[in-house]
Amino acid sequence: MNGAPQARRGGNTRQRIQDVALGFFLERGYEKTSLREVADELGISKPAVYYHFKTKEDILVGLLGDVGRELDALIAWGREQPRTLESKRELLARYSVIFDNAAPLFRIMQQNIATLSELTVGQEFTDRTTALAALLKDADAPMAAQVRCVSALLTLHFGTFALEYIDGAAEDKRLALLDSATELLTSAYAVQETADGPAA
Amino acid sequence: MNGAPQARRGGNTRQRIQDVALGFFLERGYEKTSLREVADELGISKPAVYYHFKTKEDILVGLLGDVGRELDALIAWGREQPRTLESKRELLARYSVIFDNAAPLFRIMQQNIATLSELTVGQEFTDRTTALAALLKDADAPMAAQVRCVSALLTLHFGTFALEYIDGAAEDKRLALLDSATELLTSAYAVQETADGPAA
Amino acid sequence: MNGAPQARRGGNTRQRIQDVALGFFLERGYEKTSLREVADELGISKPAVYYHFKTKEDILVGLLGDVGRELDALIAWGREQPRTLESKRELLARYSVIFDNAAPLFRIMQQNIATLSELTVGQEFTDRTTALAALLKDADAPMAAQVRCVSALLTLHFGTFALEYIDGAAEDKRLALLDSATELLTSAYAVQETADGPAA
Amino acid sequence: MNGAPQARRGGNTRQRIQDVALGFFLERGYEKTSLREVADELGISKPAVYYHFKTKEDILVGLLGDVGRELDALIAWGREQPRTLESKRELLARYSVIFDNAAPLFRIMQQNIATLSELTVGQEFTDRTTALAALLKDADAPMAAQVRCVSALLTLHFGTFALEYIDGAAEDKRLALLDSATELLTSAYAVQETADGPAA
DNA sequence: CATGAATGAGGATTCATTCAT
DNA sequence: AATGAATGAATCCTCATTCAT
Repeated sequence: MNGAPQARRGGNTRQRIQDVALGFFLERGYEKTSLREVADELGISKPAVYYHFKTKEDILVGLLGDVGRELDALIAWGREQPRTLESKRELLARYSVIFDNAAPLFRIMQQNIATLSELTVGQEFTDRTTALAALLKDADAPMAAQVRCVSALLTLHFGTFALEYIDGAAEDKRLALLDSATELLTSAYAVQETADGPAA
Repeated sequence: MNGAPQARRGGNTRQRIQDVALGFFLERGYEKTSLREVADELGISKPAVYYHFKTKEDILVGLLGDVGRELDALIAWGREQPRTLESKRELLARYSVIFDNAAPLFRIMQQNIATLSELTVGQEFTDRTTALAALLKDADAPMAAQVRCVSALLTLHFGTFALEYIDGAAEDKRLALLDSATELLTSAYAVQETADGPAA
Repeated sequence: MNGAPQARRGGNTRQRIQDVALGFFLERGYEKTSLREVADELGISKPAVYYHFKTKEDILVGLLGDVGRELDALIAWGREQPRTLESKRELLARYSVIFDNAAPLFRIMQQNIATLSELTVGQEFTDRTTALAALLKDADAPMAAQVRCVSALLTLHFGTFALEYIDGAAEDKRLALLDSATELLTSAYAVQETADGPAA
Repeated sequence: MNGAPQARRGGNTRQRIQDVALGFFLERGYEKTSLREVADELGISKPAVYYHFKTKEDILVGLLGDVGRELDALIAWGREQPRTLESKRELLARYSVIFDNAAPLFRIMQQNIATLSELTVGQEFTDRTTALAALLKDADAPMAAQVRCVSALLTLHFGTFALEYIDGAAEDKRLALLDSATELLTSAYAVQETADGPAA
């Protein structure tokens, strides 16, 4: 508890494990990453990993903890807003920022859905996405509108991974993507009005 | 000797293996599906599976073969078309049909990217997607336009999986999704003209 | 039973199986040669192989049959001869011819001793070698003499395989090898006389 | 707590695995020895074996390591000597000692050539034997001489295994064998001189 | 003379995890 | 804070062999 780092390595092993695991999960997937590889990469023993994380899933949980909390906060915020186009736009914008900051983590989730869906942590994220979608679409709006709303979310989500293959500054690309997502969202409202009849 | 259940030597084992495997791959992922489970489910022995498929990957290859060929044909068709908005719309429409018909297979691919990317068959599909994206976006168009084109493809792609959570007739939902994708594509051209200067 | 070969392939499949098996046994060993490989190489099915040979071992037995009988004949001949240096020389000479003609088969045996020793056919050849050694050495001769006699046999045996690495005409090499073997044998007698005391 | 049999955590498991493996390799060959058998014999689990040896081949490599190094040293020594009959005799003598001390290992190699030739460790030993043969024979000597030199080596090599079937003290037999090998080597020189013409 | 389909037994290897130290 | 040693369960895959056709 005192100032000086008496542990030789400064006690940052936990962090280093997460870093290495993140890299491997991205490279070869959660399932195909073995804790032996992680330990070897760090030059430590397998039980040393278990000292810091109770299970393999725990490492993933640790990695995803922060984003999870951010998303929860976003959802909480969204639920307090009026269901207007304006606030939905803001929701997309905020999501875009969160997503962009944690892109590698979202990529891990996207690429390991099959596995994650069997883990508690995976189910939680599925729930969060469902909640976000629910905030964007009105369950009683015409189908065409709902589809557009959901598409807006998906565009933001999966588009981020596709941006790598397009030239341009990172932030510019993010904004362009947000733009097209917002456009989809907005068009949902146009569709809706049309369907509701010529809103005098 | 009665109607149905004996089967056994009906020569359809290969097909039955593929069917069961498809179900398991969807349920728990490629990696986590063991050939023992597949064999048990069918009431046959493990080597019987190996008699029909040289490797586990081979089962997947068998499942994906048809769609792969359809996509190849689509790409070939696309390469012969003029690079107009019209033909791009048609490309999206055709892709929508293919995708919809083979949705479970695309879902398997999406949910096992990490694993598939290490398999030949996975790489091939990655290449196909890249090729399709290339047909939709113009490499020298403004970034905003490119992002929209790619988003259109992604909307179609991932949107299909999200449609399950929306009420409505399957075909209606597919068309609605195609609609929003087409809209994104069209808006890419609007953006482009604006950027190109006030097209007198 | 009639003259004309009504079977399309002339009914020589049995021979072709043996030929291919011989090649594989030499290349990768008996154990590591699978009947599937043999069948594939010939473009026939595995059961087709089983039609011609009851078991895998049977193929080997078939291959070794002729040599086995030749060796048996040689041993029988040897047992009828007087135990003189002269007849032992002749024994070596005859063995040299047999060995040379069937070198690949002996090589297979040598390279798969561990496996063959568990097979009946292997045990038989071990017995034959023991019998030959017994014909060459006198159990009550001084040890130095016995060692030389056995060495003579071994020289012939294993030397054949080593000759590949020496330049020269095959027959010349065989004779040179036989020569050194005979020399060893002869020296056994010299040793023996010395040991027996100054044969007045 | 008593004298011997508990052992267990004595840290000698690695050695015990090697010992048991050596026995099995001798008895039934490398290929036909399964790691399950080894584990069972020791009363440990299969993964316990893998904890100590990365692969099955690794066990063999471990067993052969020391002899390999001894042979390398012998070859290095041989290369520094003048190419005289005297030093060749010494080479044979030294080889005889090495071989005798590690006879079981050489036997394993001889009986599993087909398998070993596909393993790195096997190729290394083949190379060593070739190197030794090269030190004994002069590439430009008459063929008869070369054959004799190689035969000398082979006598030593394979003779050792045959000695079991002859009565006598182990060391006496080794010397007798070395004797006949040396004799062959010496006669190579006699042959050579004869061939070279009546050395006035 | 040959095949398609199938099987029981068993191979090497890897993994997440644990325990005593 | 970490290690050496070990395990149970499971993996993919191969083989010799058989049987009905």
